[in-house]
Formats: sequence, C-alpha cells, structure tokens
Amino acid sequence: MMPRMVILDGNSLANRAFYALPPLTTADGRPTNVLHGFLTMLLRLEQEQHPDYWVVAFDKTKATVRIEQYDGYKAQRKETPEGLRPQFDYLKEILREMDVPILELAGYEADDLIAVITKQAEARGMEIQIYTGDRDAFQLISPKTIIFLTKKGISEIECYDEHALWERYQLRPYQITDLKGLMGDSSDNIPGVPGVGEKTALKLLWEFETVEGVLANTDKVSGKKVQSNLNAFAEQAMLSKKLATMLSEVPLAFTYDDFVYRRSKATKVLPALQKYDLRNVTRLWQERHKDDLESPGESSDELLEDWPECTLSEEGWLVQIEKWQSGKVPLTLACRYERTGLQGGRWIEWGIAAGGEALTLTRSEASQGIIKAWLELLGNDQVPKTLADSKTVALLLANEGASLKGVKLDLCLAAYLIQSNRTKFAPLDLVKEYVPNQEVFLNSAKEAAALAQVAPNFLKEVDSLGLTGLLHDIEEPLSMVLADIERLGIGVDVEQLTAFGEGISLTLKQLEKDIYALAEETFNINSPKQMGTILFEKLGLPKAKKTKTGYSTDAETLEELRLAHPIVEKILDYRQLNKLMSTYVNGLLAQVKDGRIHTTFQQTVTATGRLSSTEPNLQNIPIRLEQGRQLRKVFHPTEPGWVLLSADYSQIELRILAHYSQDPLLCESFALGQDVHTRTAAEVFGISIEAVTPNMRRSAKAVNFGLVYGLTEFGLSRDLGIPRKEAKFYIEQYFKRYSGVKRYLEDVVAQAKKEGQVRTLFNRLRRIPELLHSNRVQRQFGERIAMNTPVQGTAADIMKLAMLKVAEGLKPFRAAMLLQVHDELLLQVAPEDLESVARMLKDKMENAFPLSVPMTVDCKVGPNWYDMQSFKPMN
DNA sequence: CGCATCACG
DNA sequence: ACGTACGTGATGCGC
Repeated sequence: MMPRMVILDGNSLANRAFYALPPLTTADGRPTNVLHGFLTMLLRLEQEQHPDYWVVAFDKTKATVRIEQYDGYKAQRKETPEGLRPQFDYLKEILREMDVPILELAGYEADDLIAVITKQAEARGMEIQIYTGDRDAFQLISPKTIIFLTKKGISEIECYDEHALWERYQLRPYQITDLKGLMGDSSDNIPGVPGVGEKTALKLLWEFETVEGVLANTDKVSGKKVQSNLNAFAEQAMLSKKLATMLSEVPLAFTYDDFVYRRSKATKVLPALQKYDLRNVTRLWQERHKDDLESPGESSDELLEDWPECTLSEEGWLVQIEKWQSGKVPLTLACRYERTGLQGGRWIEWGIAAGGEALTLTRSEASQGIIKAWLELLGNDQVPKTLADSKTVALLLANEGASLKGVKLDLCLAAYLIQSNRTKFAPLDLVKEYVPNQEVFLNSAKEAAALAQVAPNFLKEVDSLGLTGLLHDIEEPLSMVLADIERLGIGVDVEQLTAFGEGISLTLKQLEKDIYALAEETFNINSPKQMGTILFEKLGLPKAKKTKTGYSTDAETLEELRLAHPIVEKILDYRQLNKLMSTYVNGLLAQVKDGRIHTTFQQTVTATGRLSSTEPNLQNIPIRLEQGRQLRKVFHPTEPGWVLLSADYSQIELRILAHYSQDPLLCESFALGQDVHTRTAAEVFGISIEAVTPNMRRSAKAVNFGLVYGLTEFGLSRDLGIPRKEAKFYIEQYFKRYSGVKRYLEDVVAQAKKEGQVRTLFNRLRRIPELLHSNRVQRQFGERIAMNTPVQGTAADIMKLAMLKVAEGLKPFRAAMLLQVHDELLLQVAPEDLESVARMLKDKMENAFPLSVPMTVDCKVGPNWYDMQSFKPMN
C-alpha cells in the first residue's frame, strides 16, 4: 500500500475556524475557538485516515516573494483580527506537544510549502491528502493527491479528486490558476478581470481552456462588456494567473523523517490542552488513545455489489447494442460529459448497467459505427432507460442531432419528490442515500451499476409515498418539454439592450457625482456598510429603525428618509438603475449567443414544486416599474415575423384556496366572475360592491395576498403601512365573513402538525420539520409554510400539467413555448396560427385540471415582451 | 461564504 | 417580549 501523507494548511484552517466558531475563551479570557476547531479536525482525521506522514504548514510572511511581483498583492488584506493572532502561537505550542510536525519558511506562504511537499511526495510514490479551506489548492489535485476542503466553517469536509473537480467545475486541476486569473480573488486581492465572476470565467475556460486561450480569442467571446474588459485587462489577467500559481520552486530542505507520524505521550499533551481549557478536545484525545489497541478495521453498512465489468470488441458492441434494441433489458445509464462554451456540451463516456453487467462506452475509443448504433438506441422509445438528470442528457444529445427517448425513471426527479428540501442530486449523493459508505466512483460503469442497484429503492419509496403518478405522468415528461424550451431559447435584441445600457450608464455617472457632492466625499455606493456610515453618522439622518449587522439602508428605510436629505432620493435612483445595469443589462448581455438567451429551468430546487430559472433567471425580468419594464422590449420571437403570445392564470392561488376551503363566499365570487378583491372589500367593510373605494380594494387585495402566505397582523400592517390594530381588525372581519377559509387554514395546520408534512392536490409532498422546532418563531414559520405550500404547490402542479397538454397541442402548429413564469406561459406563434394556438392554449390551461371554481386565463399578443395587447380568441 | 439588497410570481 | 408575511436567483461587499 502507498504511504499516506497528510498536509494541513494551518493558516487557512485557522482562519476558517476563527470565523466559523463562536468566540470561545479560557476562564481568563484568552481566545480559543481556533484551537478547538483545528484540533477537533486534526484528531478526527488522525483516526479516520491513519497518516503515515503528516505536517501542518504555516505562513511566515515578513515580505513574501509575491509582493515583488505585484504591489497590490494582499495589500487590501485586513490585519489579522485581534482574537486570532495569539491563537497561532497557542496552536503551535500544542502541536509541538502532540509531536505534529510544523513547517514554515520566512518569506513564503503555507500554499507554496504545500505545493513543494506535494510534488516531492508524489515523486516518492505517496498518496497525499491536503486539508484546507482554500480552493486554490485544487491546482495540486492529481491521481495521487486529493484535496479535503472544509465547508461551512470547518464542520463539513468535501473531498475532491480529479473526477470530483470535474463534476463540480468541468475543469482540470491545472486550469484552477486560469480560473483565478480571470475571476480574481478579493481575499488575496488578486484583481482578475473586472466583470468576470466565477460563472463567466468557467464558461470562458470551457471554451478556450486557459487564460492565454481566452485572451487569444477575445473576438469570439459573447458579451460586449466582457469582451472589452478582457482586452483592456489582458495583462492583469496574466499577472493574476501568476499570482494564483503556487510556487513549487521553493528552497526547502527537509527529510521525510521530519514528517513521520508519531504517537505522543499523554503526559505531555494533556497539560497543554488543559492550559487552554480545551475540555472537548481533551476528551476526544483520551478516547482516541484509549482504543489504540482495538482493531480499527470495523465497518460497514450495506455494500454495493461489484457488478462484473465487461469490455467488448467492435463486433461485440454492435451485437450487444443490437440485442438491447429489442427493449427487453432495461438500461441504467451514467453520462459523463464536458461543457463547451455557453450552451453546448459533449458526452465523453457512457456507463451502462444492464442485465447484471456494467460497461463503459468511451467516445474517443468507439468507432463511428458503434456510436451511430448507440445513438439510435438512445433515441429508441421502446428501450426502457433509467438515468439521473435526463434533461441535461437530452440537451447534450440534441446538440449533436440525437435524442433521448424511453426514459422510464429519472432518479433526480424521484429523489426530489421524495425529499423536496434536498439540494444534492449528483449520482454519488443519490447512491449514498441507500449505501452510506459509498466512496468516489472510479469509472462510469461503476456509477451506472450503483445507480441501477439503488433505483428500485427509489421506486419503492416514491410508490409508498403516493408519488408515482406525479413522477411518471408529470415531472418526467415535463423535463423533456423543458429541454425543448431551453434549447430553443428566446430572441434578444443585443443592440437595443446595449443602447438601453448606455443610456442608464450616463444617468448613473451623473447620480454618482451628485451623491459624492452631497456626501462631500467619495465612497462605495454599493456598500451598505459605507452607505450607513455616510447617512447616519456623517449626515446625521434620523437613525434607522432597523439594524442587524449595522444600519439598514434598504429601499423601505430610505423611502421614509426621502425628505430628510436630498441625497436619499439620488441613492434610491442610483440603486434602481444600478440594479438594471448590473443584473439585467450586463448580466443578460453576457448570456446572449447568436441573438438568443437560453435559460436553464431547474426542476428540483423549490420546496413547493415550482420551477426556477437560472443562468440567467428569466422569471424575474422587471415589470412593476416602468423604467425596468422597458427592458422587456428587447425580448422577441426567434423567428422573424412571428409574434409573442402570453397567457396567464388569473388569481390561480385564490381559486385554489376557494377549491380547498369550499368557502361559499369565495366560491360564489369566482363563479360569478366578480373582481375578487372588490368583493372581499365589500365583505370586510360590510358595504355594497358599488361602494368600495380604490383604497378599500387595495386593503382587501393585501389581505388576499396575505392569506396565501399565512396571514399575520405584522405582515399586513407593514404591507399597507397601517397600525397593527387596524390590520388585526381587517383580519378579524375577513375571517368572520369567510369562515370557510378560516376553518380550512386551521385544519391544514392541524393536520400538518399531526403528520409533519403537507401535500398538494396532486399529492406532492413537503415535509415541515419547522413545525416541531422548539423555537416558537420557527414553529410559526412552519405553520405559514403549511398554509402556503398546498396552495402555491397546487398552482405549480396545475401549470406543469397544462404545459404538458400545451406541448402536445402545439404539435400541428407553427408555434413554440419560450418561457414559464409561474402563472404565465410565453409562446411564439406564426401569425397565421395565432387564433388557433391562442384558443388551444387558453383551453388547455383553463381545463388542465378543473376545480370547483372556474379557471380563467388571459391572453396577450405583441411583437416583443413589452408591447403586449389583450387578445381574446374566439370560441 | 454569508449577508444585504432587489428583481419576479 | 419576541419577530414574522410564501417561493425564488443575481449581484456586490467584506468577514
């Protein structure tokens, strides 16, 4: 067995521990939280990893070599905080007593020492584990070197080998310095390229591999701003890359004897631990050394069977694929792929588990004939397939003109329905669900075999929770509809968007000037902290009512100070425009490719069953304020001459509430087609519908909104800007008149408490652990979730079902879906099909799932997403 | 990496 | 006396 070397990045881990843990101290007030965190981790890894060699590396930065390279390097870095500085000495003192080797070298950082030791240890044939909180270390990953990255402070550790790094970033280890070179690192004051964050940097590297590659191809980069910044800051990017590169040419003389793992004597260690009141660490240390004599080789829970892995000849593959075409053997697939550029991607390898055997099909090794046969198999609806994240795979295949059909089970969607709160859906996470000790997959075949083995467990669980219908009849087919939507994209007018941004830019510059003039100094307007200091200390505005980590400077607070000082209005304007500029103009421009934007719809994110939209988010394009609403002008059909057609559900959530509660008044209101807010006002104020004033309607509308969220006096009073008492009165009046709603909400909460979960009309499940929380605030939060989720979730279910029906209904027409925004669908249609498509659309949506009150859907048509006019199809 | 802010339903 | 409306995602700051 290879000897194992464990290297710890002392500075990085100490920093993590310092910020992550509460400020523990000894009885006489010396800070010790770092000691506690660091040593707990050290003892844990000592027991779990059994190092043969180990060492902790520390910075010793009198004048680092890097300062010669770049004056600004780490210049911004704050002084080591008061509470942290002394702990380094305490820590080293204890480590010495524990016989844990320490390494530091004047002028060098821990990073560099780690790089040197790693390189040399690799050459000596060792296996290396590096513990750090710093992603920089990813550049050292190799077949022999694994990074253990601390998360959430230091309590959680994620391990990264080459494969895990690829899964996470689709980058090779050597590209990590390129990543830093582009995106920079504010904590090390590595500048990077302005306007390039992680997401942009990754996309650039997927396409052009290295900083050099990116810089040589700036003309091909999409996004004007990014392009110009890359040109302007090319040198800075190269320098940043250099700064991010760990130096392995360090004059460091050591022998491995220095790092040999030794057991230390209790007589030495215990006093040192006690000196710093480290009771927990002491206890752990004693436990560790007590069971020295016991055998460490215990384990384990369930194990995966090792499915025999087969390799096939050219002829063998063709025969095998042909056999599978019959559809008699279900396949479980694991797809490894790379991402190229903004959208695309390209499969590299398939893991195939079928009939108790596992195989790997590698693109670079397969003949054209095999690939052709394989793609045909993937597109064969009659061959049943199980995989994880079929939408991504379908998109990948679509890029090369192939398709994915016959998906009988998508494990990600199954896992999501079982646990709508979960966040991790990687194959390894899915497998761990049932095989806790599963380590990293070594190859695709093993991954597929593992998925095949856990799949029945998922199906069983889905079934026992009553989620089978939702999975197979809604979520899985929907994922294929979403794939089509994403692939098509939506048309975006880049010139118009750029011009819009230029206009904003000018105003923004002027506002910036005005603000500095009124403040009589320059400061970072984007920093709430600095803004608070200026407003409330320098200018002496009335102290904000809200404080959390400082002064609150949000729009609501500033709105009240509008008249107190002319700067406030300028700031509000600045904020609004800056938002438009950074998130929408620049953000969207960076995502345009060939005149289109392709969002990604996330189907396993929300706890309620809604979709979400990312990279970019097209579900939050401005509409409420006119200035932002103008942005919608740049969205248009992808086909020239076609028009946009939108359809949105009217009051879908209140209608669902009516259906659930069967409240006579609410149901009647919808049955008669009344304006529901006006009717509510009439009931709450005890007057006729004709007597309702606009203000009364506004109040009633807020009550109706609140109902869906889990009404509170506080929320309503804040929303309407009225006293709590008045809000309380409204609520009481409402529930007096709408007693059915009251009863329903009480019942839903009561049942949720009993079961610890709620369900939608379609049986979608959300567990609510908050209901059992000891904290009252948390419990009440749980109650509001219980009231909201069935309503919001059922609306999401109905919309999903409608999308399936609409997708089917669109087939005969020249039309396509472009976006879903929760209660709205946006389509594009050839003018000659407009009438028929609108009629079909309205019909499918309104009748997707008939409730005891009617559903109504309003259609609009226009050349772009701004200029939309009401359109009523004839029946 | 968490917080603050703000865009949407 | 506390501290709150439900569900999201992107950006920028600073610990």
